[in-house]
Amino acid sequence: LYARKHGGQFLLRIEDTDKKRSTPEATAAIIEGLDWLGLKADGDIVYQSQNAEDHVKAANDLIARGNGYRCYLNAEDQAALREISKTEGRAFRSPWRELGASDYPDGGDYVVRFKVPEGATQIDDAVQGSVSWQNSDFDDLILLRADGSPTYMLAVVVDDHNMGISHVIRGDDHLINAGRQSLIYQGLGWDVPEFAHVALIHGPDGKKLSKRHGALGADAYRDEGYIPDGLRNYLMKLGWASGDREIFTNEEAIEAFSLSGIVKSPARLDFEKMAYVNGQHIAMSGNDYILDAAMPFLRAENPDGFSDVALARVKASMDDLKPRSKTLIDIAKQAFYLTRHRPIPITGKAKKSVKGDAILRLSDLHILLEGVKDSQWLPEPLQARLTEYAESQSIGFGKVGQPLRAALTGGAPSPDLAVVLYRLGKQESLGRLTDCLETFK
RNA sequence: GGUCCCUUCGUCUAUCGGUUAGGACGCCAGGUUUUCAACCUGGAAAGACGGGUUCGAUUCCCGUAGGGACUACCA
Repeated sequence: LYARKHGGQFLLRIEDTDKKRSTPEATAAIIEGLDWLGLKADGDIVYQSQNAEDHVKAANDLIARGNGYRCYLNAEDQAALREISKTEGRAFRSPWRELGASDYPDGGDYVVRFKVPEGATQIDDAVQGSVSWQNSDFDDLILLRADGSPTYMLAVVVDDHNMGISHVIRGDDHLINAGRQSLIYQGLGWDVPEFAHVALIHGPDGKKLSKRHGALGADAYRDEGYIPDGLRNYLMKLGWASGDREIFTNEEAIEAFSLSGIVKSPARLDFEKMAYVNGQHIAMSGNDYILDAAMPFLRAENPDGFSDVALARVKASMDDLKPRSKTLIDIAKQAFYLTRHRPIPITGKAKKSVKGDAILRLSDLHILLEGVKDSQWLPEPLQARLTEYAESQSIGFGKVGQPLRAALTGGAPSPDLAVVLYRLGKQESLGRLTDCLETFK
């Protein structure tokens, strides 16, 4: 949003400096997730591992400038020293930090470490404000591993610089890294970018987000029936506020967004509100788009499939369906009365309403409705007929509506009866009535 | 443990020293009513605690408590 608002670019870089952890599947999932969410990166995707040469060059530059050094410590010695520094409550320093190139042995494995300078480091974060640390609290972290490969801490700095990144907007978990990294920028003689560290999201119970809580890929939300606009809106609003406004289109979000509205503390996920926001977006979206997005859910709700005629009914009913649904799953459930095959089973509470006198009434209604001209098969005239009938029998509308609804929908959620009749069409409506009369007469 | 950060209704948040502390989700009640929703109206609901500073603190400062992030040859 920030990039869009300010005419900047949103670049995607896969930070795959750890060969063990970055798999093609994992990166594919990230790219697909962003894509589905509608977060399209500008330009080509950059793979950090392909810039290793630049990273090594930068590490050597750091050594040349006296801001880095080779460390020949083996694993055990290093672990022991780290242990000591930890118990003494200070940061890790290698004995090699004060030695020069002339002291380096001919062979042997070494890593390249950053030589943390004296003093203090301060960053001016767009969200967190001014944050500072004593440099003595920072480890002399590793820039190049023993195998010569760069670590994340070096690679981000070099890549961000080379890619011309002006604003680093990321999770709060990187706040301390902003301190470390600004030291590396300075050690390289580069300008430090703007930082903005956004608080992490917590689970509904306030604890760290876990898989069980919703730390899921975008595909999981897609499968729950969320649409990208809805999910984006909810996520944007989580930890960010712009007055009392809750629902934003993408354009409105870009217009309204600013880093200063971001809250510093972590926010909890609230699936109720997520669904509400999603429902608002479903109602705002185009019929064709929602129908298309809902297709997998319609199929899931109707394992036996549904006819083209039924699909046409759903398509025509989108305006009724959308405001009744918070998710695409709801769309499928609300459309169930339209898609199910005859004869429809009448179950649950609905079954009780098709007994005794109700059958006589349904029989009357069948005759009545059969006489309605096709040109009059519209919600208002149909409603008028039904009301008239109830009045002519001197009974409440409930006595008419309940059995009729049972016969037409089998008890599935459905809109006003006149609308149900209209959406189902004369032929299907009469057919369902006939089925019901034959079953319960 | 150490370093850094955070703390307003159940939840997300507004408030930038003086407000009946506002909005949204959820909840409750009422309306509508032919199912399920949706919708409309109304309602309950908050400044973690303790000290200061100030004529006046939710707001500024300190402490306590609670929460979070980090603490790798991970990113």
